[in-house]
Amino acid sequence: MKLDKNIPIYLQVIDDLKSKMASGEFSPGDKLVSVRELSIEYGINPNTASRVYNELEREELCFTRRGIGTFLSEDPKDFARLKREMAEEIISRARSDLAQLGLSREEIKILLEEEL
Amino acid sequence: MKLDKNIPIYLQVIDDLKSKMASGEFSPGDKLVSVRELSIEYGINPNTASRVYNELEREELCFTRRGIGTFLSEDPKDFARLKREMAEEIISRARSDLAQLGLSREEIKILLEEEL
Amino acid sequence: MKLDKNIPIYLQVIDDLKSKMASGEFSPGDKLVSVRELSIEYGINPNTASRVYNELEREELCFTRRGIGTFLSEDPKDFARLKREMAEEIISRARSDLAQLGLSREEIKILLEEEL
Amino acid sequence: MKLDKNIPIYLQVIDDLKSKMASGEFSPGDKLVSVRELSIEYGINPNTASRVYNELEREELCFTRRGIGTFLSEDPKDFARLKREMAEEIISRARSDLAQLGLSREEIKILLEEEL
DNA sequence: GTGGTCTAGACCACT
DNA sequence: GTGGTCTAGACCACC
Repeated sequence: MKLDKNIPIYLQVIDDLKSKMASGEFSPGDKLVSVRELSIEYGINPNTASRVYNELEREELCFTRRGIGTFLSEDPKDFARLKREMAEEIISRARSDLAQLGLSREEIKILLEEEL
Repeated sequence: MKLDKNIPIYLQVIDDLKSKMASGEFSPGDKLVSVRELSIEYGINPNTASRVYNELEREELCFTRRGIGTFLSEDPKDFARLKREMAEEIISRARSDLAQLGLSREEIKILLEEEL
Repeated sequence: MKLDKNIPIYLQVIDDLKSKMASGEFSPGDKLVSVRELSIEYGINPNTASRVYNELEREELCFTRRGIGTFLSEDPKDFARLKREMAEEIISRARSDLAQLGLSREEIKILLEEEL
Repeated sequence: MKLDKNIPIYLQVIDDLKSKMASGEFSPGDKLVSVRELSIEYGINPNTASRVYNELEREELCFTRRGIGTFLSEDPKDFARLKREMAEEIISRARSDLAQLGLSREEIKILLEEEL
């Protein structure tokens, strides 16, 4: 068993921004705060903040216009896709955790359907 | 948003042992490894290892016999209770995460059905 | 016959604090001295002092606010419960000691009722 | 508050022997084990064992016949007195402890009645 | 051998 | 400043 696997800060911030997209707190086309502002908001290094936007861009969830700023994808489908992916991961994780408890596939199925 | 959240080692080890109890890897009445062995197994200090067993004992999941060793509860009900509690926590967490994504019950239901 | 029986320091300090709660020297909601001060007051290690507060918290006789301090329970019922428990233990111990002297249950009953 | 007041071994042994006298386990005139045997029985130093008998003799609870051994007082009154004294001390201690808790006579009375 | 207690001293997160 | 955690190493009582 591994102790303490520290999740990298940039991944944590990415996850936070994704949550805001999926939950509707952010909308397609929204302008994101500058890298500098982001670094201050989260109390992280500007390089780390920059990495956050780079990563999001790689996933086609945002794009950058030199000299203007960073903007969220303008396509609502990207938001829908993200939401769906995150939901699937939550469910998948719950299923896996329950399986590790020794619950059968059938038990897990029933439990999730009743409780979620 | 809060970053990181370093989970104390002793809680991580506790969780690991609990998983082994819930999943059936451990059985009621099993003798646990000695405090010193546990500390070596997980690469932690004997004091920390001792704390692990103390906390488990506080939750009535194990008991100790001075000079002999530490043993898991002999009552299967304690195991059943643990399993139930852990399952509930998994469900609770998933439900909370999904709610934060803004998914309706209907959407969740559909997702679950699709995954089958 | 067993000799001595070294009572752990942390239990002795706990007992001292409990006495102060039960006797009214402490009041519900009172702020307790810091872990470090307690360690100095009793000439014990900060870790041991910390254990004292932890145990008291486990018994719901106090609670802690991170970065602020440790406070006695704000519910007078907890104090009343403690007082009652301590009184019962005193009586129980006296009864047991008298029984060991060879006094009958009836003799003990009369003696306690007349003398206490 | 004082920590850890270690009760001297010889006092503990004396108390043990007195208990046996008061409870009837020992009878007036009984021959006590030799100093050497006593030291072995309790795992203590022969000098300490000797001190035990000296102290008991000082309280006129036993006497020594050179070359023969140590014997308990032959007068039942001494036993009765001891029993009374020990009972009184138990009562006195309980009363003092209860007083320190701030219990009124009325509260004590109620407690005693409840325990029956 | 076992667990229980204690000290010394360090680092952390939170206010 | 607060309490929480962790390590290192010691001594004890029990079996």
